[in-house]
Amino acid sequence: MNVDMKSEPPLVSCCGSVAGDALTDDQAHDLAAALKVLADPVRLRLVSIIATSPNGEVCACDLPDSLERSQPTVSHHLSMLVNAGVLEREQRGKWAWFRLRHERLDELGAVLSSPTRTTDTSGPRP
Amino acid sequence: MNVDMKSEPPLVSCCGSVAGDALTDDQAHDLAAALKVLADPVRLRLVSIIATSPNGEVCACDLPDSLERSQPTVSHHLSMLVNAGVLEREQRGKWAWFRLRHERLDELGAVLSSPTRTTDTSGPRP
DNA sequence: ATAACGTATCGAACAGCATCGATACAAGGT
DNA sequence: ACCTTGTATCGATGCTGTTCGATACGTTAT
Repeated sequence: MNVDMKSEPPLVSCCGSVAGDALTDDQAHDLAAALKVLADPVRLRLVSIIATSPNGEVCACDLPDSLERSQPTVSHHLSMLVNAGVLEREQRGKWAWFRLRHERLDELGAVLSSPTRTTDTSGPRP
Repeated sequence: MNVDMKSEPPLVSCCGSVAGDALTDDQAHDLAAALKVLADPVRLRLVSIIATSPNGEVCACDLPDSLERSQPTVSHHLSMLVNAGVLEREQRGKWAWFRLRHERLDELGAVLSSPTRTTDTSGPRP
């Protein structure tokens, strides 16, 4: 089994981010799994292509060419992103269209940015 | 060769984020490499431990216990994070202390959150 | 100098993952 | 019904990365 990850798991219980109280093993695993999906050149380009698309959506049929990857490979990456909650899939007749799920991307981005404001308020001291 | 990545590469040329004009192959590779460093349970817990530490810093000597990993493994993860620009290393006598580099974490988090505000202004249509 | 301790590097073992060809499934058109 | 075209699954392969024991390097104390 490969691409499962039953839809998006609650990153860090609810809204813990990397700060709060130090991640548990499970929390760290879930978060890492979510980030791992985005930490791939092809998948990043995929997200980028959709983000910069005029309609905010793309047909899967155009992607093998755009990404210079085989159709099975593109299909694999797409389902990884869908399972991670980053992409939304809609079947229109014969074609599959994909859109970004901005909430999810924001959620993931926030988890990285938040630990910034944890301690550190002025400076260590002179 | 393993942990090199000459310090932090300019994520996406300068400040492109995932939006802007669709990532090039090279940009996607750099970004993916940076995210891959954070997309690991042990390294996320590491960052989290430092983030929630009272002084905002930790001694490497405590980490093998906290993370339940061998000393070589912890050392490996630490240098990955340092090379990625996420951690700052300071040698104090016999011990090595580590701190977060918040700018870098923000930078990485922002790259994920930005594509959110790209197209999509109202809605596709009813 | 020598011993003791913290940290980094080396080498090897093992698991995970991206990738593709072949093939199965699905939807429309003829 | 059949063919055509778009998409998903399967199986195999090669690469990457995590992990640890052993060992080398550095710093401090005796």
